[in-house]
Amino acid sequence: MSDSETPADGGPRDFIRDIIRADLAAGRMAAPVTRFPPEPNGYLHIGHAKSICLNFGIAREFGGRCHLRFDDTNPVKEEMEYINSIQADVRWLGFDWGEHLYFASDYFDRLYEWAEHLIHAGKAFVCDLSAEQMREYRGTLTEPGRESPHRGRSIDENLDLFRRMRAGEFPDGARVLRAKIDMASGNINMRDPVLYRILHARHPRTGDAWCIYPTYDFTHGQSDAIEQITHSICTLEFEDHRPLYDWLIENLPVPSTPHQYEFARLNITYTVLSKRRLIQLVTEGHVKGWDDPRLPTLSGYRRRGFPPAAIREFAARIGVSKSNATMEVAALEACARELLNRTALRRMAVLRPLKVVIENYPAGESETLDAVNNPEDEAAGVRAVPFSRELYIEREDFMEDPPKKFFRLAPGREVRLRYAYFVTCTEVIKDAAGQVVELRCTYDPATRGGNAPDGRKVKATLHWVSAAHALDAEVRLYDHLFARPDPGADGDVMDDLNPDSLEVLTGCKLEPALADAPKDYPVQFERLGYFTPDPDWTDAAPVFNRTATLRDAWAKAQARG
RNA sequence: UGGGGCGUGGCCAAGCGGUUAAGGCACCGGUUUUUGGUACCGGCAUUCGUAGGUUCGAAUCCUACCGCCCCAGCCA
Repeated sequence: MSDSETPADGGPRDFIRDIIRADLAAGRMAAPVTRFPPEPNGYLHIGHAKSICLNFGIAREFGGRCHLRFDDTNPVKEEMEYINSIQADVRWLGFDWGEHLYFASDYFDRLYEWAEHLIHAGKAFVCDLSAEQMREYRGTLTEPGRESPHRGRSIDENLDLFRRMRAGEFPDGARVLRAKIDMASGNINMRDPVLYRILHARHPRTGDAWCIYPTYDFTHGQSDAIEQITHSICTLEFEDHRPLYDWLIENLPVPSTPHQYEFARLNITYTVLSKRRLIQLVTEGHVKGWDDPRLPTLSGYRRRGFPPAAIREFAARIGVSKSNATMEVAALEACARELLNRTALRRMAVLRPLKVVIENYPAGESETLDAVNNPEDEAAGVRAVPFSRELYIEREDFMEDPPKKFFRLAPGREVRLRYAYFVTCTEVIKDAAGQVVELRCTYDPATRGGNAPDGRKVKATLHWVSAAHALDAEVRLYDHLFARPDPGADGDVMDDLNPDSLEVLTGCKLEPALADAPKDYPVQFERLGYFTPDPDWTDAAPVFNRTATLRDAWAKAQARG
């Protein structure tokens, strides 16, 4: 390794990793220390996954470490349920914080001391202005603010008032502690920002120990300093806060000097990624819960059958930059398909069954045929699939009057039943309403396994399930939760909900090998897509979720017309 | 009208004064194929928001302009 090289030279490149390489080369630290700092007020979503992969990824690549730190400074919004789900989701994603699990609330004592330190230094004061008054005094984006009438209080008076705030002598909102910086700053965050507010609320971890709580700004940088974080990576909207972050680090006797860097948050088409919106979708019942497979939450992706490695791969592909970016969902789905193609066992399932009777196959008899479990992985082996006189095929694999490009079954046409036989449609049976209810076919016994000894070819191979051996199942098909790529772009986001985002199919026919599929194992239903068992599964009623469809050239051609 | 950012193909994104302007997704062909899947091959920016300037040479440097995003919570 030459001296211009640093660890992880072969790894991902982005402007943050470049900064770390430069810092390492300059000897500013031995190894980077990062942190993922969620507020426990909701479930983690794929936007968080981008940050998790960045922070934990950097630690892994450069031989540093990454802390999991809960930013729990607002007890009115935070809950234990979220603290637990967040840890489970980070682990599921594949990352480990080791011993480094922290809570900003663990630092409340030190934060309080630092607040008094600022008061002693004449750099903070207790302000009695109401929230509305403070808004007036703050000025606007283009006009400077005015100084609070309480800004000139003596150090002793400030100390006394602040201690009484802590002692619970005042009601919520009566007073706040503010930094004394610059009411004329163009950066509104520097106009004497609030450091502490009175909140008589029970905290999920500290209980009733406190009735004043530090704000995000007064907590984050100092927590970073306490934990010796070297690179505090956050999203773009905090860029404006960096001067305040630095001001606090400079004016407090903190044990280290962390620096903040900002990157663009993730956006995805047909998706909404704001906590506020996700909470609304859940609480208003537009989805079934935080783990609804239509949600971009990590628990939603898990239930839908997305492998965590697919999400990591997605994070790696999208990169890290400072430009506002909206990824197409297709890119995420491509990551899932790529991984699942290599790993998912192939099975046959008929979602919308059409009965087929093989007229020249003996009634009451059956046989077993070998089917490959995964053509991408020979070690996955083969399984036995039963075949008999009565079968089901997919309704859309038959057309009575097919257009020229339709290769599947039609009257008089021969196709292959995968791993079984060539069959020819001899008769179409309809009900009184004219609906096709059954097909009569003949099979060629010489084509057993799917090849014709005389070398003749067929243009299509269909999946099928033997009627007598089939398992009935429920299959849930998911589509984008929102009907337009940019939900809410003109109007209420909720108006853009896709009414067809969930389609529940019952009476689906599965090949018997699916009965003992491990409950969390992804499978590919041949020619249809990737599916995974849902927790609602019971032995009496198997339930599968569709993770992703297969690419479908035929569907694409049809859509094109 | 203040402050902070960002503008490279449909969507991301490399590029850091001299390369034919990486790569992925998407799209369009074609080959293989017992999944209209996969894999493989090929195509897809004479141009980097615009206009000037510096330079032998600019996506990269300078100037001006244009467009987009964020900030006026005692949320994070």
